[in-house]
Amino acid sequence: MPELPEVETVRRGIEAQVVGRRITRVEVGRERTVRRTSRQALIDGLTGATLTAAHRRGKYLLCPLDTGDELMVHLRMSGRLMVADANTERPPHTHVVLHLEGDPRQELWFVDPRTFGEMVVFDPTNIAVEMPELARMGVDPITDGLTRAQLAALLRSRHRQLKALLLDQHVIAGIGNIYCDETLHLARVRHDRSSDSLTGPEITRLHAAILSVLEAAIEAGGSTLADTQYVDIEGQGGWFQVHHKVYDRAGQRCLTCGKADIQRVMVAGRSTCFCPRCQR
DNA sequence: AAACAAACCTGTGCGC
DNA sequence: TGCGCACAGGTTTGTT
Repeated sequence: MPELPEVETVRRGIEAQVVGRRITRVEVGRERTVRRTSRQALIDGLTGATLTAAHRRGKYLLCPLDTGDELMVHLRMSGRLMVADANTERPPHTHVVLHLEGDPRQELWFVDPRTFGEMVVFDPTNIAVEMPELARMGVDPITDGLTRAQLAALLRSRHRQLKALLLDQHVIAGIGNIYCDETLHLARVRHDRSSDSLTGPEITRLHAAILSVLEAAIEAGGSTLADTQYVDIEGQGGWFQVHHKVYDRAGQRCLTCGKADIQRVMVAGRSTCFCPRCQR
């Protein structure tokens, strides 16, 4: 579910509501959520600790602790982080609960029906061994800043379907299926173009589209789809979905040209929506 | 190197 | 109403 804008919205919520509050107790239900280490490792790593900051790289949430360790959270497809008053009824699939110091007493919940998400406390001085994928992560368009020249180099040094490249977290980190399709539409480029075939003007449009789609989606608090699965840390949905031009609009008239219908095909194993008239 | 399928899980929506 | 199947915001692994 969550892509860069949704994770960024969650990060801001963690920064505002959780950073600086000591964790007094930790509960871990499903061990699968902490599979990288163990239930006991997460409990030992977080009990008595305080998050000192909340960072994001791609879809990874990274929170340094006052112990010197670092907390990593990845929401994958269906993960959610929520802050709620203690003694509130927890939703189904609440796998981890962090009890936070303060008045009123509150809890941070990790809720994840499909259990693809994970939480882990790791030692940042040993990052290459404990979190190897972080070292291999591509440039984050927002956190790192992505220049047009950088993008041009990434595109031209490979011969890959554009959509597959944009979704590859080792190349560019943070774009998922929704924002990929929306970005390609705004840039007026087809998903099945080869990355090294883009002209200068097309690269310029793609670069601008990546940044403007992600920034607008962050501004809107992300996208909450019909299943209302994605919500921010206070349980509020985002509203960028009202600006979707192609995602989940197969068969409907294109909002940009008003003349063609949005088509849906499978690309790189993902459903892909595009306008055959606007995108070339 | 790149494309593709399958795997990891659970829930929902659709056609019959 | 009930059943079975396809599919879902992500990522890794293994195979062509």
